[in-house]
Amino acid sequence: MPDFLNRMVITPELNYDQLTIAEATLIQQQLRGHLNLEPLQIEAKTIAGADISLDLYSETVYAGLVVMSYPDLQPIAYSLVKSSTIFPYIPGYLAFREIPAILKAYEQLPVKPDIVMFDGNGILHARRMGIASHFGVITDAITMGCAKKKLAGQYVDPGPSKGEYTQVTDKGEVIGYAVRTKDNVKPVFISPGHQMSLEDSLTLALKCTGKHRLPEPTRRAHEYVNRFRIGTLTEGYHEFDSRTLF
DNA sequence: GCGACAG
DNA sequence: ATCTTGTCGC
Repeated sequence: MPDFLNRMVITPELNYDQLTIAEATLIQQQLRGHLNLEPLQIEAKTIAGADISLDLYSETVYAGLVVMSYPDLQPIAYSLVKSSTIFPYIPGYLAFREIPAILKAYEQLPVKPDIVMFDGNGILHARRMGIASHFGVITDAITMGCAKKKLAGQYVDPGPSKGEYTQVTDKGEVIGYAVRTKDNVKPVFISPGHQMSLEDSLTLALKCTGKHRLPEPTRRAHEYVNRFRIGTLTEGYHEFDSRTLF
């Protein structure tokens, strides 16, 4: 935990479930002051996708991360944790609903991934504090966001071919990109979360995209937490046998 | 007040 | 987010 957390309203013991929207907004404004959008300082060798799955109207959440090699994008390990939340889904406050569970799955990883890609936004957010940025700031992890729908800002539709993209702007600043990750398919919204630049997030998103609309980390994470929810996968930390990598 | 609105 | 069948297109 970054030491600054103990010097402000946010403490490691803070329970998100009991926060009011006003308090959550204040926390986002404070965390924003600790954002670092400088260019990536490392050469990534692993990248993980983070996501949650849940039954409709249920407070039980199935969270998890899938760690993949980079740039090979082969699954190396995954961490799954069953948790709960009562914080409702409110556009702009997704972090308060999903982070507690994802944090447990993250802490269960014996070795942290170089980068974590979230199913949601980084700075592509009204207060520049989407779930990816929020998680990055409180854990010091390098993060980025990949959302399937636009949350904030303005943009013009990018060209129809894979690889084309346009900027998403808000109040005069670029906060992310609308990226066509597959021919003639709706774009995804990419933005840096923490400890990487806008350009880094765009480059990484494209390098992580294969034949599907969603980048591999996010796509796999979504698949795994869903299998966990329906019972095909079990809770805990799991590593793939090195033999299966060849 | 009106429209927008990640998962 | 999740519930769902067929169907259009590459």
